[in-house]
Amino acid sequence: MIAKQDHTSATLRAIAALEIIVRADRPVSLTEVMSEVALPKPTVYRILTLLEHAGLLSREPDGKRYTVGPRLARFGAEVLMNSSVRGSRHAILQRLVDEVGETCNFTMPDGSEVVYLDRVETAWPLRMNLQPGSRVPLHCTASGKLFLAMLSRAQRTKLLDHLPLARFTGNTITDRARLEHELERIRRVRVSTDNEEYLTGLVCVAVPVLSRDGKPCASVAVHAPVARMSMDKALAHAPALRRAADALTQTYQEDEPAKPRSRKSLTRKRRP
Amino acid sequence: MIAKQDHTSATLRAIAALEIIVRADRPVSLTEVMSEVALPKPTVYRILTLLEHAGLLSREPDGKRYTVGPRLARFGAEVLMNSSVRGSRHAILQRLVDEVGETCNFTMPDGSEVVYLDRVETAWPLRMNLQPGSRVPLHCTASGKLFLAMLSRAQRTKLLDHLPLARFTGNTITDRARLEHELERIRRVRVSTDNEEYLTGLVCVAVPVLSRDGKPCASVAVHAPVARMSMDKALAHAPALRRAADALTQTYQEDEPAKPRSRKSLTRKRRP
DNA sequence: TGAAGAAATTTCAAAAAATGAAACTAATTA
DNA sequence: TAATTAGTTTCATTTTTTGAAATTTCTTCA
Repeated sequence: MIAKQDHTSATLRAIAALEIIVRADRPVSLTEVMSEVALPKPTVYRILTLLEHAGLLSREPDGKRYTVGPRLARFGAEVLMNSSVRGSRHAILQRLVDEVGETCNFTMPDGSEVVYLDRVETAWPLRMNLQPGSRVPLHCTASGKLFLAMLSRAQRTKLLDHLPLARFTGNTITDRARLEHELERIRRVRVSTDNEEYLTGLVCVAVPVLSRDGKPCASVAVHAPVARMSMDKALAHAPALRRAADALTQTYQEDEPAKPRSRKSLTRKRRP
Repeated sequence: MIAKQDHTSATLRAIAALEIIVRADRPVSLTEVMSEVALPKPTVYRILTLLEHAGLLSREPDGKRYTVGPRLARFGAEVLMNSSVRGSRHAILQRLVDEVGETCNFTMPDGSEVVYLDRVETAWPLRMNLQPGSRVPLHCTASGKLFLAMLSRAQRTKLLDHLPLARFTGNTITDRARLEHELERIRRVRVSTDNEEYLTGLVCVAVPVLSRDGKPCASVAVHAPVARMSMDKALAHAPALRRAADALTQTYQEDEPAKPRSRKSLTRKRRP
């Protein structure tokens, strides 16, 4: 997975280590990173210590495993908000907006919130100021509920256990059981909705964007005042949203083609 | 603009350059990066060339300017996709802030400093410059003193022997004996305070977060201007802090259900 | 509990890489 | 076209980085 050329400079070795840690779906130990980058232990140790001290990595409280640190988390969000990264996806969003005639946006989960990465507005007079970079709650937005629905049961439970289900409107789902029920529905239908749950008078429909390997990682959504777009009308846009989502999937870089010959496989068998 | 500590190694210099480019809302020239990182031109040139060659940066087709490359874009997305653990911790902090109504943060000791892992601010117009990832001293902050207090006598002595007890405000404890006495008190009460010892006008109360096996490993703290929150009022939040601390303990990885034979891999299978 | 084993950390001399002054070239501007 | 600025290369020097081995710390299991 890590090509030889990545090992040519200290800097690229460090970045390779970051990539490994970021790709892991759990905190990683020194030894694990070591076997992935195929470098001597002291070398990896120093790289990780350096990155930790720089705030890019953090250690889990067990004092051993490494995870994304605050500075890296911030950096990641900044990368996605960068105009040139937005650029590659902006056209797709623009085309979607042309088609459905309402404001659309592209979001990702970040921490316990949803972050707007891009949005294209219609010419309609709109008073919402959700600029790229702004954040909204998970439990009362179409994309937020979508992300919650797509999480594994364990992760979802962990998150919901501590998520304050604050009320924003009369429609906000503040009851845990009801929310779980709603998420179940969303998971089944693969379309998420926000029926004036965050802002009164605003409805929203979101569908998942899958990465190349099929994992849901982002969402495209359309939203508009109910006065202009009933929920039914909004739902009718789902196919268009899905087409855009598929197009967005294509913007995710393909895996490197070169497969190193005999490195211990990184893939994990799915847990039952 | 970029702190000196970022300039201590080639790797961190490169990452500082990446941060600059990512934060710019347009492609950046060599000269611009150069003036931001305050390094000689050839050095910056080589850093950028290296990163470009690694696919992390790209150059504008026409000009010489650098922008986010495909590998970096992918990396950014992976960072955000990794956010599930961070998410539940952030949610806990968010809920705590909702309850106590003041800025709270989550810290860990790192060497002879305290590092901010996460923080949730109140809507109050208090603008403190403590981003997640920043560091503060041990001897004059609530969490710092907490960590010192929880250390074994031997470790504490070793650390204190080398810790310059710099004065930050009139209340900073700069006398070793007095500090030891204060730590003794903290150890007894299991609540640490900062009574304007680091920043004038700012009080802070911290409680320990225990790991699964009961060892103190992190801290949650609330802080606010004295004008808004007296020390007594701050101390009244201790029970809420403790509840949050307990919840944080739950986010730590459960002891692995010992699986000694097969090596655990880090990433999910890409194409089943 | 304690001993064996594994993982993490430190040490240190050798090797490699990064550095920056200066020179050079390409592009831009006056 | 000259003057100016930005980008690139060279090269001797300095500074990191490196990794084998030793040491310490943590885990596991008898």
